[in-house]
Amino acid sequence: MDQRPRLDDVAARVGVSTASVSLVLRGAPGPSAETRRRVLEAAAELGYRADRTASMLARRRRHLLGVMLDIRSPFHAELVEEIQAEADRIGYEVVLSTLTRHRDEDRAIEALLDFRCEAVLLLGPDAADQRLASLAAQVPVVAIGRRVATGDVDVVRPADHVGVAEALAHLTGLGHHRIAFVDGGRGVVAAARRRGYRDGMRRAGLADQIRIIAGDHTEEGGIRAGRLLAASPDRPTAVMASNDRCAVGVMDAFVRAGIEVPGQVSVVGYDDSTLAHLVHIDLTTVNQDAAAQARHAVLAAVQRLDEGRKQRLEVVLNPRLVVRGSTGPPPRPEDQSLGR
Amino acid sequence: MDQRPRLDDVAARVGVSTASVSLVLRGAPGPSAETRRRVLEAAAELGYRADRTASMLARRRRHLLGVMLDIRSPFHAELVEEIQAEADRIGYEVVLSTLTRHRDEDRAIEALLDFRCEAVLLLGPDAADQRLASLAAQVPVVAIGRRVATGDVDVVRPADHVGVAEALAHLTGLGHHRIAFVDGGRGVVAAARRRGYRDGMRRAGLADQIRIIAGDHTEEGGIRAGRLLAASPDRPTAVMASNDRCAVGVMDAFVRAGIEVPGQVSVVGYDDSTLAHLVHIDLTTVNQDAAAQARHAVLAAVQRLDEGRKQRLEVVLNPRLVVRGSTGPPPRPEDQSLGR
DNA sequence: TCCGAGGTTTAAAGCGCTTTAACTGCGAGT
DNA sequence: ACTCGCAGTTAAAGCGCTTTAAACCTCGGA
Repeated sequence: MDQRPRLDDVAARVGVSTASVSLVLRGAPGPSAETRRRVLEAAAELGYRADRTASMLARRRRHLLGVMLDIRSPFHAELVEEIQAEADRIGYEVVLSTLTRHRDEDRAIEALLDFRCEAVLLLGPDAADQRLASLAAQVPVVAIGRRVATGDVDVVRPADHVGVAEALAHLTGLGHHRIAFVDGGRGVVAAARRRGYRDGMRRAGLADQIRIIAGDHTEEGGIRAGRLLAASPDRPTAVMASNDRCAVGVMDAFVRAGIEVPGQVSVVGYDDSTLAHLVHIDLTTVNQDAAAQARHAVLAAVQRLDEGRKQRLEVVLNPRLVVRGSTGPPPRPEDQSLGR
Repeated sequence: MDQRPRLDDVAARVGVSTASVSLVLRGAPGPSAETRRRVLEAAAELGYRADRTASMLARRRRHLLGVMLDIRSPFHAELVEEIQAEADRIGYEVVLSTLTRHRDEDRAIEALLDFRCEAVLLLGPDAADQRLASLAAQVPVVAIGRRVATGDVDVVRPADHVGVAEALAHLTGLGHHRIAFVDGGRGVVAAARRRGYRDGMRRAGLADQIRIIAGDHTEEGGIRAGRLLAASPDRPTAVMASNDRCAVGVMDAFVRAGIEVPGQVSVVGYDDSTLAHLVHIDLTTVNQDAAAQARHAVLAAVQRLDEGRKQRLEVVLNPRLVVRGSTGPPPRPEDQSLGR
């Protein structure tokens, strides 16, 4: 009674072998129409559902994709949602493994490996290229959101420099020159954006205005940076943050300090997370098209698994700037002192 | 080369049977110290890692907890983090199954069942009690965050009426009478809070002031409700929202309408999500102690699995009000018209 | 009537691990 | 000397499914 029906049970009820039942249930060719009908009927009556664990073991193929994510990230949430949808569509199962305070990337990835995923998708991994490369030697790896220089790691990432450049162009177009950047910390993704900022400023002829404030990808980090900037004597007229959460923190600090956004300072984020574009933040930010990234990533994995692709794949998607209410022209000089 | 080492490989290398290796690797009693050492050494050299799929199949026990969640919910993220930590601690593995736009509760739960989880933890499930009860007949079920009346379903939930009551007491203590409630939609959790509001108002002698505005658990829902309230001729002096995201939306709508929070309207949320207490929202809200809920839930599952508990368990945790900056005394009558 | 082709069905060998009962020495007890 | 007990070790039987090779069964053609 506490046992779920097994293949045997279905087979016995129909009076055929387990092999036939297995064939029918997976829609494999072989069994006759009549057999199919009866098996399907019996299976339905018994409420039979295959034991994935056993199937996975028996089948060489497991049709399992592992996804490493940070469950606290709204952007990852979006990606996962799309990955699930795409995987469902093509008949793959997804197993999620999240980072937590007590569970670092290595642990999270090991968990996926222990499940014998056929491929792993890593959302914004921070591991060294070297580490990813050696992982890729064991199992197909798709890194999402960052560049990976060495090894056989597939990559799906937005062109961070393009996103940052567009944002900068938007700001300079509005008349800003003193544009600071709030850093995203030591992560690889953060590094790409920082770099994009540096390059973009140089290209815009604003090399002497480059100013990078320490921060991280959380609201706290943004708040700290925002406080610093708010108190700074030569406050920038615009601030670009390494992601939305950070940008929200920056805005928070500004508003509390009595500095109006975008009246006195413009703020730009990165990610276009649901979080940011709803709250009264109304943040100008860079959209990365989670759905497209997810589709490409799943596709990359499946190409390796089902189509035997061997060469490395790198998909670079162009992000696009979404202009909202947190940016505007810089204040006229006399206005600017108001906030001090 | 592309094959991971198996138990056989380790056994062969040491010159013992696979049984011994298995025993050693799981720390089971039996093998001698000498054997242990050599096996461990060989396993390390080969980089051996057990195949969970195979172990799960072979072992009657799988030590697997399934968790159904909505990956978009920050509160669920917190719970999952704590559940992971707790499970790690006691040697259980966790498999996550998320709701998405194209994947409802039934699908998400089926996925967990297919993995043959030993027990499932459901975060804020919306399924009917009946449905949960029949699920519980197959596998131990712990519902987190809501009440379940029938069936053998364990429940870990905050005392919603207490949370709401405390919030109401806080508001009436400040002098509010016209306290509206923005509803959380059709979910079961939302229903509990709505009910808590009704009861609380009655008990406070404010039955005639009961006012429930349609909404849901997202910022959008809050914004819609907020707009309605902002435009209302008899605007309440305080608004309690069904969760933080909703509260944030309400505040957003107010602020955009030029109504100050808490100057003209006080707003209270529910969840104390990281989201809310960082952003310049600075929301007064009800904290549900995710860590405690997670611990109790895991414990409940483990008691069923390892200690043979049979009777139903219901843990009701007292939430506590966290007073922040979004609440204050109601405006004096002459001030109030200012915002109209 | 016999044979082979083709369409169905199935026996049986795994998949990689766990677990139990049985087995092996070996020193202690009688 | 002989049994007994015990620590250590292992053979072997699964776990529930997939898969392959072989068996089986018409049925038409020679």
